[in-house]
Amino acid sequence: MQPQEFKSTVGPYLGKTYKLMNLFIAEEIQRNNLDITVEQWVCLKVVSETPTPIIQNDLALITMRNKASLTRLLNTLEKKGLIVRKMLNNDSRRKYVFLSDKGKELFDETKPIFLNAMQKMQVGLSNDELEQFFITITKIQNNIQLHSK
Amino acid sequence: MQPQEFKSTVGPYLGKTYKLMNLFIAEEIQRNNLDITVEQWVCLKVVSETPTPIIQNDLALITMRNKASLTRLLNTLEKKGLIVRKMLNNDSRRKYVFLSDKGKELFDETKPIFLNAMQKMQVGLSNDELEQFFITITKIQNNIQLHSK
DNA sequence: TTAACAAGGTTGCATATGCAACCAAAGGGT
DNA sequence: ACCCTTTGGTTGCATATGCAACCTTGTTAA
Repeated sequence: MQPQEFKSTVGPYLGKTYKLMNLFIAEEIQRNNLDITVEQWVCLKVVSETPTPIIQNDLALITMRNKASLTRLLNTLEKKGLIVRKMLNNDSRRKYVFLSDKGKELFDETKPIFLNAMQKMQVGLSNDELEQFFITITKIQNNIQLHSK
Repeated sequence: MQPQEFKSTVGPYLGKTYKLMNLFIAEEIQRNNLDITVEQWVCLKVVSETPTPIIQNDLALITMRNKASLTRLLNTLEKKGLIVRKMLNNDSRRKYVFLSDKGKELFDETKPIFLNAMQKMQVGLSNDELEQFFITITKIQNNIQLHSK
């Protein structure tokens, strides 16, 4: 049975919350005088936390953007001197992404700021409530992936 | 107390779900051969559902984008012939936004598609679960707005 | 009345994004 | 060895977005 109105669906809630979150984090970044965007930071994070060297294609998959978009995001990160692209082994198609020293430094410096922003977003939510939220939102993700592609 | 890892925070869940949703809806739109984007459609929706004529500034607030971005979004909607900008009364600063006949038609035609997409996203969620989800996500929104600005 | 301020909208600049087309390199089968 | 397919990355084109600066038009205070 189809919902009758959008107000009672998850879409608008997700859209509004996502936008609020992104603006909020951008504010926190600016408040700390940091020269980075949320999207750039998430890429640094994934590269930083992946134990083995990662190629652009996989980074695009993990960060949920297409490879064209990732190419350009990495271009700006490279221009800023935060990452380096390297070829390894014999496969000259694959470009592996590494944090530069400057990139590592920036990531370590900014991580507490992002964690703090997350903490502020979930003030007053009990562990149970948070757990239930994760369960429900995971169901939504699975539903989308089931109906997608 | 600050969370130790991002995996246990709402941010990544919200980010991933939002991206999945947007891609999914874009797919549904394309599957139906419609020439519109999610963002454009949401604007049509708000204009359509607001009982009194609405000006750009208010539309920007409601749709959660800044007025510069809205200006350009409306430009493309106007180019497509889906909306019209009009001045009313005596205040020549305010531009009121209306759906054209073509806009109304497109909106009526596409509404079921969007509702259907929403329905697919929340398959298997009971009313109680949905209600709890809305409660929690509203708390998160309030937290952000409290710490924001 | 006039000068300062506020409100509404647009534009320049920068980033982010998807799709489709493309190129280069590697793999696989004959 | 050679063709065909797959994989990985880049580029052109279009949309979307935020910020800051700007212009125009009302509004308000002195």
